Amino acid sequence: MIDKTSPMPLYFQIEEAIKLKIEKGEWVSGSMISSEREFAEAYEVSRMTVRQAINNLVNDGYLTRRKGKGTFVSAKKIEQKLLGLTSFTEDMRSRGYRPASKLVSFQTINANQRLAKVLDITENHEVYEIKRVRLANDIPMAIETTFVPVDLIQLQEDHIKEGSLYSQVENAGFVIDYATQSLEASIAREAESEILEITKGAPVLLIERQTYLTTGKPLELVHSVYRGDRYKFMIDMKR
Amino acid sequence: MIDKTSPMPLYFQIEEAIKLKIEKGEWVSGSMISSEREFAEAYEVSRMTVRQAINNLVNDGYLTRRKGKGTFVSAKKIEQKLLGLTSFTEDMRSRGYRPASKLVSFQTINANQRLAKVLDITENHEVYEIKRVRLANDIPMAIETTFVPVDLIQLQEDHIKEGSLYSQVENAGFVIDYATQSLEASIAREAESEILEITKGAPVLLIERQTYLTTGKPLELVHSVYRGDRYKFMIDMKR
DNA sequence: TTTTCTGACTGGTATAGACAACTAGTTATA
DNA sequence: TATAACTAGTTGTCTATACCAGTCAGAAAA
Repeated sequence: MIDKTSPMPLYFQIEEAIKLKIEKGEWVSGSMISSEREFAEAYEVSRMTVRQAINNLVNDGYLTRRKGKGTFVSAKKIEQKLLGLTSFTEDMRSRGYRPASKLVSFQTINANQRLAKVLDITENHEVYEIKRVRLANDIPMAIETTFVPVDLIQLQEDHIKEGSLYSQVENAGFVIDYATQSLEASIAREAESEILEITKGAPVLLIERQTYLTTGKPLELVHSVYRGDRYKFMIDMKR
Repeated sequence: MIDKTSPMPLYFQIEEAIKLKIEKGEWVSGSMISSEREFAEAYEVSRMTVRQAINNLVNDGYLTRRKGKGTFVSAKKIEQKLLGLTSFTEDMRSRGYRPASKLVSFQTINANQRLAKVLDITENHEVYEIKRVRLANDIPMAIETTFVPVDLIQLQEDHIKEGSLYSQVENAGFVIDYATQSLEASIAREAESEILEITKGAPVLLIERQTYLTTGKPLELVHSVYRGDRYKFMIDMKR
């Protein structure tokens, strides 16, 4: 499986071998892979060489290390990006804006009919409602509301910051399986128009995402309203 | 500068020390930093420990390695993201779409008045005009037109692919200094509406970016037209 | 003068080993 | 029974060394 006479670096060959097993589904999300010493022995290379291969896969998001426990197959890359602030933050940054997020409210509410159906819970079941405003250069760009069933994971207000929902999900031993997303144009309602500082009825982009765990249970419903109105501003990105 | 008794890992301390010098501007973009062996001697650590620090900074985009030459301070992160397909590709991927790009045309044209002014060249001076369609799940999402002065850098049609403009700029020894960007809502003209498969007069988002080199010379003008019309589709991201 | 070679530099790959820090289960102890 | 100590396993950090593979300038040869 590993060709020591090949011009390809050993760590690269090991990397490809591991990646293949993940992509073919032989090693599923959340499962532990062999320890570094086991790989080293199996491939007859040093542990540092195995570490280099694993490091690259960790950087690429294929694997996750846990000190004292082992190395685990990550949830699929795209699913990681879907969670937390990552997508908005990276999106805005890549466009040259300074992204920020402001927590508007954090509370538990009783699920209405639609929420109950989407999250696969009974009506009036408690869910967290996390409402954030996303800013780009201090200008409100979007309202994002996340709904998570209360009995699925314990959340606290001061833990709701960048990336922490996903890490809390991971620490609780849950693994994201897949997500569905919808996107459409709409018009701003009054409450939204106030927060986004646009007139009522102005065009907005509406994005909704549902995320599911490997257990089949829905994890969250994320509802985002992006302002789609006319605006123009110049930014200087001199260092 | 490096505290061997600190509980902080040595490679992390070295990492922070290098990062600080870059951020304070002591080491400017494009300049070479000390060699790995020099660092090892200066900090009295092994070369592998220095490599670990540098590796992390390379992964974070602070440094660039060139075999046989040395390690160099990268252009500022945000400026890297501005170039090539990166921003569109990452943006779309983070939203769960499959991004793609199609080269529509590649030619040299004579600069009109506005182009000449923006690119700081004389009127009728030759510029490359690179026109691409950006697709998400095979649906046209945007038209991107890039203008680069011909005498600044030599481009060939088959080299125009992901990220290659930036790497060609870097290889030619140029360093991006800063960029300005404007964003506004507009309506589709006929030619655009055909490519984007929308009706003429439909709302579009217009983004324009100007990128400048450390020499003060403008590198490029990028003109993007994003479709802003009503659309909705569902995507499944099961692995 | 031009070409070729050589040597000294750079980062890239790989080894073998050591000890630290953490996790989880088992065993000994109060 | 409850707690503490031990133990075997994991990844994390670090060393010292070796050789490979590009790059480039200057010396040697043509």
